Amino acid sequence: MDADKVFKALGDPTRRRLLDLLCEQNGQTLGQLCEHLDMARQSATQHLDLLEAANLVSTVKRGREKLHFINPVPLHEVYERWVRKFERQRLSLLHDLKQELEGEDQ
Amino acid sequence: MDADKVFKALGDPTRRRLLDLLCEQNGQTLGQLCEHLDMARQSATQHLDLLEAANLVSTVKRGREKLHFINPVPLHEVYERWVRKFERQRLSLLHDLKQELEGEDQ
DNA sequence: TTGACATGCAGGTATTTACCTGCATATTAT
DNA sequence: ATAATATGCAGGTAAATACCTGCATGTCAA
Repeated sequence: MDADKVFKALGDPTRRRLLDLLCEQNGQTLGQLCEHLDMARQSATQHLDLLEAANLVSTVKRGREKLHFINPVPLHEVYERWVRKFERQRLSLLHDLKQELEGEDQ
Repeated sequence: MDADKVFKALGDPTRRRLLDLLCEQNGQTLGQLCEHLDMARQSATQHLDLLEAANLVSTVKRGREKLHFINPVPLHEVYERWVRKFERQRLSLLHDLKQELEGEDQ
């Protein structure tokens, strides 16, 4: 997994919206997805290309249509390898800050 | 929580590195953090400002120093409100894709 | 007090990014 | 066959971004 591509892909609201749309209904065509976006089809394609490069979306051609499927695996890996590290230390990290705010010599 | 700010903040490798550094040792000064980065101090400050705007980092001034504390809460909220939605549907989403790849009429 | 140190502030620039338009190609339906 | 449809491809532009340099301010220590 290329963590940088995944995070960069998630860093744009349009791309998160696309993932949301695919979560509601998986396997949508480019045209279907565009109906919900206020931008040119070609712009949406560029966003979808980035999602595909990050392996967050996989596509299948069916005739003249292109179907888009969300792939939740990279999200899971991001969580497992990156977010959980902070989760584990959550309470202690907050404790550090609280101590500092209260003054360490109390 | 401003999800967009959080995702944008996480979308840069330098800022993820800063969070990593704070996870290793919380409460570091700007100078300490800069020792691990290959860029001007002022550039690091800009990254830290974005992390602070996203509420991923809180700061406390101590004399002429500025201490930085990681705040794991937004990460947790991002996970809870956003990533878990996909987690929950993980298996079924993969199933959709598998079906499509195998041909739906089989 | 004065010099060293830690950080803040104000631009400036080159790259990346998020859009767009115009046209080409491939598939389906009449 | 031909028209309509779905998507691909190739630039072009304006804004955002990630850097930088130079200088100012505030704090500590000798």
